Amino acid sequence: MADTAQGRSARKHQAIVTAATEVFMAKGYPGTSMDDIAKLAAVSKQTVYKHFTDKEKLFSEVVLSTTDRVDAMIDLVADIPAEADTLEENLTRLAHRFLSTLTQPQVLQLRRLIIANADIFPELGAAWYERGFERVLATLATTFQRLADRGLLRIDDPLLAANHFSGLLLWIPVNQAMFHGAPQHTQADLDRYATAGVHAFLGAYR
Amino acid sequence: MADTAQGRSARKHQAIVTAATEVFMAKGYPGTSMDDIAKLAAVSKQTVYKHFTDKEKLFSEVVLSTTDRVDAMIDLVADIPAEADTLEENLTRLAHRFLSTLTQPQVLQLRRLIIANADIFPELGAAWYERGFERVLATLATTFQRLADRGLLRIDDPLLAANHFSGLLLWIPVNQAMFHGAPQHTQADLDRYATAGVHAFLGAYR
DNA sequence: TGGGAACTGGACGGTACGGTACCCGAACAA
DNA sequence: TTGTTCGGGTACCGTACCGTCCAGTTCCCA
Repeated sequence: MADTAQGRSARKHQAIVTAATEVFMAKGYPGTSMDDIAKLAAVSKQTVYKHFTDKEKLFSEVVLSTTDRVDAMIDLVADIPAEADTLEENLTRLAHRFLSTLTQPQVLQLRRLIIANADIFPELGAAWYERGFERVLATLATTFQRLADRGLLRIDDPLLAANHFSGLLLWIPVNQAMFHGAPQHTQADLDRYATAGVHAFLGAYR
Repeated sequence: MADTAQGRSARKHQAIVTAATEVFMAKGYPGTSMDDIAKLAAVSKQTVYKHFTDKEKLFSEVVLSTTDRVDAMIDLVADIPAEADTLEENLTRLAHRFLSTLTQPQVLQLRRLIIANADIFPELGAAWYERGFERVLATLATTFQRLADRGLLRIDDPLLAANHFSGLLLWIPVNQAMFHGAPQHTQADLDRYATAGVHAFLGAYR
């Protein structure tokens, strides 16, 4: 395990972040007590406060520590084979992965957690949005621009097109999950959203 | 005033709901104390508990009392002049009103309030979504179906098309507002989203 | 192996909140 | 005037939680 390669302090630090992530996700910011976190991390509360000055700081750390996972997402949208024949097929494949990644319960739960506390931590929500979703959108925009340069798409504003793409795909399932507290869609639903969304997108931008 | 026409009890009831709405919107469910509400309503806490058994019940009442305001929204999307020449113009006009209504700070704040507590009150979030947005979408779907019957649009699944329409328009500003805790867009932004969204929609469905 | 930093467990102060009990004063009847 | 009822406000109770303190222990590393 990587644990053994670190010092004790680093290990505790990681245990706290992991435990805090789990509890915050499950019970929300106000519903989570520092005692809960300490207990789950198998650590004394004192230690928690040694690593993080207070609850707010710990929450920020937890939220921002999730933004590095978007790199995989960025790789996903960084390129699309530029073949006219299979454009719809390639886009649909991309849409499937896009959807299945962003509709994972964990992702949606994190999203709800941040939105729920955006009034108390507005800069945190903004930071997460920038470092997370906006980076993906920007990458997707350059990919679309490249396709437009090769004459496969007709695009004025690539970033707007990227937003339209994601909106067509995600609006329905994300909305439902936000209001119901948990994902409501089946795999078949996602398939439908993917194909229909890509179809609409190509109608608009090809 | 209508107040005087009601009994004192009904007046107090209304005062409590009004005050509770304001405080819940501003400070969220956990951040709001029953004392806050009683104070703002100029009523004793005892009276609050006489009208509502507990805090949860009061919250439900407050949230569900907002769903009747969607009737105006439904009227808005219930019909579109079916003239081929001005279809884009008519849709754009609809889109403008659609956007300016649903991006009002109050509406977005309410949305955030419900999402934030959807894990504690899942049935409440679901109920609000059904009685609110889904009714609007259903109406919009029948409107689209009518346009399709007259050959102005080419639509397989009207409800999906209505979702695409709203997704194209709302995805960007709603997302931003959710994560920033307050609306971020200017009127010019909304105009852009409206025209671009309608343009994309017509590209996909005409 | 020894010294020192990091950790433990518990207790505690201060505070805020949900919900309840009790008291007070007004209105009304006799 | 006296008695009674009823609604509203204040004080209160129990609880939960954040953050701190302290005395004793464990673990890392030189």
